[in-house]
Amino acid sequence: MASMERRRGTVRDLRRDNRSVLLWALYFNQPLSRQELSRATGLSPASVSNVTRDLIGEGVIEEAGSVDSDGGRPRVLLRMNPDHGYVIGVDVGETRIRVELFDLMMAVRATADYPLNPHDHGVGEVVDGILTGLATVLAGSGVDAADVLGVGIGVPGVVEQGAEALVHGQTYGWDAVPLERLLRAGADRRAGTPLPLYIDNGAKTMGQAELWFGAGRGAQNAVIALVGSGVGASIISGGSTYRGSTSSAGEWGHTTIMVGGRTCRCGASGCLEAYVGAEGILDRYGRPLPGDDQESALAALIDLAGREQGTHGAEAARAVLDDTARYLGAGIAGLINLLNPERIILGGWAGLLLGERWLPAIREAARLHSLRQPFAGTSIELCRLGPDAVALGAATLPVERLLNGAVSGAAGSSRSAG
Amino acid sequence: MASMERRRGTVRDLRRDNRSVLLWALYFNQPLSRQELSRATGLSPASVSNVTRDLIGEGVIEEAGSVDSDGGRPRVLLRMNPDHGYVIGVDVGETRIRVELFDLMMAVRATADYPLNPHDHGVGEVVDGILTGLATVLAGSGVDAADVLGVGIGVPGVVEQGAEALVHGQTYGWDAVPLERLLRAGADRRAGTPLPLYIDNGAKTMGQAELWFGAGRGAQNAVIALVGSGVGASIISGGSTYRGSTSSAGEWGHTTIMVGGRTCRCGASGCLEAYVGAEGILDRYGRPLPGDDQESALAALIDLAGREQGTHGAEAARAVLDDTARYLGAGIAGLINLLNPERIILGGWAGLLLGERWLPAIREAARLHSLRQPFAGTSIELCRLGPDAVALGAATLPVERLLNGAVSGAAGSSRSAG
DNA sequence: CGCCTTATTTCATGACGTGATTTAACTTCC
DNA sequence: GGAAGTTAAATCACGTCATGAAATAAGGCG
Repeated sequence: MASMERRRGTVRDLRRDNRSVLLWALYFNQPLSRQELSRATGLSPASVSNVTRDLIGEGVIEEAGSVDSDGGRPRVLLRMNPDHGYVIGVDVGETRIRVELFDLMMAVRATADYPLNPHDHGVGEVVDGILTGLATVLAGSGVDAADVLGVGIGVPGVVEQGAEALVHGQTYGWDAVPLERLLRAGADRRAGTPLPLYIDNGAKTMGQAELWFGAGRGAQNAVIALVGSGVGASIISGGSTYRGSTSSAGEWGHTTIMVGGRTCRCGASGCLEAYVGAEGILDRYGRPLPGDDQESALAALIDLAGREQGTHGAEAARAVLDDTARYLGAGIAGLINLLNPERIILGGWAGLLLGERWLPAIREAARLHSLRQPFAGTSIELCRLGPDAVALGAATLPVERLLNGAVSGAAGSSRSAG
Repeated sequence: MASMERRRGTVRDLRRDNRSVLLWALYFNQPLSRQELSRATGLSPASVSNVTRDLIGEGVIEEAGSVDSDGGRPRVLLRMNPDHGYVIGVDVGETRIRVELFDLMMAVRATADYPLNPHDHGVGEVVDGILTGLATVLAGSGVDAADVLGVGIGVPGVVEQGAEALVHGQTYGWDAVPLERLLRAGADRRAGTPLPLYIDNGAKTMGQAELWFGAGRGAQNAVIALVGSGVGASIISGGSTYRGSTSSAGEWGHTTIMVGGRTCRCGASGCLEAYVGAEGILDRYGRPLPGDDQESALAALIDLAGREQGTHGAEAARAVLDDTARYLGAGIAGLINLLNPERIILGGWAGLLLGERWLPAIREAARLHSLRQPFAGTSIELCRLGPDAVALGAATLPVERLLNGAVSGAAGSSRSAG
């Protein structure tokens, strides 16, 4: 349900395209006057006038008061109509499902959370959690389901787009799960959902969130590198997410960085993930650490590395983390050499923990392992969005569709002609 | 001079785009009747009629006799007019410069070769060689310079596109060489050229040749992996060459596959190139081999590995080459995981030598180091074009421009209206 | 209150793609 | 050999579009 290339060739498609560039310009730079839109899009003022008249008529955008006036007629500002429709983002994480309902400008209207057993990613449980979450956020926000443009779902693992989305989670036992069909069919006594679904890999949706609202704003070519328990990436090419031929692109964690090295949970040896994934880091340290989960254990390790010389384990912790920075830098260098991005954005909970103090070391390692010219053109930064970015990014998927010219969604918007 | 994005927004741009899709369809499937073109492009028969009338008037395409007829009016076949213009491809290699002049359908009309001192890539020598070559192929083919659409030049090293192309050859001492400006200015007593220039990395031009005419035909997402003395790649995304933000994308050889491993000529350690580049292979074998150059030495090594057990050095040769296949497979697996291409095409002289007998081993290593789902959707094959592919691919650059709708080039083509 | 300045809309024009309709160019059958 | 049949291509009339020019709107300034 996510893709559906439209024809480009008739004079009508042209209008749709122009509508689309205008909407994108407005979405990311609002509010804007018609005149500014004309400059931003390259469209003539006359065309901007025509297109905006339509869009206002459909309720997609609205006027937002006039401003300024150095002698002439004041500019009338335009902005998206945040209530033209709503979108829902779902983050299927390793420990919980999070569902959030946003308006068009991504202001949160309602949220819902469901814990998951981290050792048993039961498909039924996930489907049930999502469906329950959808009902909850709709009820909690008072939004009519008919006004929901779509539901974006970020899942761990590879998502194979096709007639219906299939989810492959090689590292935790999901094999070609027809999540879309299951959500349509419903679980137990809970009915399936008729809402448009957009299922994608969680790293990709998170990357899109950073691209739209975080450290990636405005980038044409970038890579969002995510380090958590697993390691993944979202490749941005030409300003949008690159998916490859079966939409599994971005599986960066299983790049071989040490032939014949540590065994990875994917079964191969020497994967980047086996060295810089949280589990790999903790395992390389090898001694007990306080904390129940990986997150607190890694935090403890980092804390330990910051202690003064002589503290038991501090040296070893430093060595492990220094090595981690080297491995990660080498991995990032590979991305720089191969993809020549203008920006590398490091994120994921482990990546952020690590980046706080090791970012310079990571940058230096990346420099050493990359070619001068591409490295010089790349900045390496940290993600700027919090842990809700996966759901946020997932929710941008239906918004993207709207901006690209979907004939205004399920929303019951008034339409006037002439 | 190579890039110049054109506006898309007016009804005229629409025509240019439709012209373009029609030309692409015809170029790769000619001859085609108008009716078939309509099906291939999705344009209405009426539009095909209109567009082809223009194109025939401009001399870009021509009718090529009617064929068939099971009862009705016979289809009139259309094809490119191979003489509507000519293109020149230049291959600046490590040991020679090769210049070739083609017609629009890439039939060779003239060639010229100039040896280079492999240990001294003097810029002046290269500029002089190219300019001499241009004059030679023009004279040799009898083609008027005014009918040349452009000159594509494939160079080793990173090409930075900008106001004028700069060439960076980190591994052999070219640092931001303004090749374009030098070719305009001329060398010694040879005048500069006024022809449109398209300078690009040789691996990319070779990749484009394979994409258009070799093992990559029809691929939307592919990687052409080139292994010679150096190791590079050409990334195909959405059916065309991916260049990244400063057009250096595809530098695959300096991906780290063994942190802390062998030192590479780029200065870093553990690069793929240090293991699977010809020099790396020979060095890892470490014993003397017959042959004056790397090419014959590698051939000798491969031959040795094929000898029966007990032959002096055969075991060691096999071990080195088996390892090479493993390294290369791991590197290819990284491409598969990260980019999810539908095809990996292995080429370069060393890659082809190796691929002849080790392709199954390389495939197996790639399988072991990649994730199931993306690996299953990727085929790994060998390049199909010969050593002239760099020049051929370079020459496709101006053709690409023509197909994309450049208003018929420098060619003095007749134009008729009505 | 009239003039100036700037933003937006309206208008007339020229292009374009397309479905329907003609015309063109063969084959086949009587 | 001529009429009917069949398929390909061209033409036509129409609706849509973007646009420059001109008109209109909306405020400031003297």
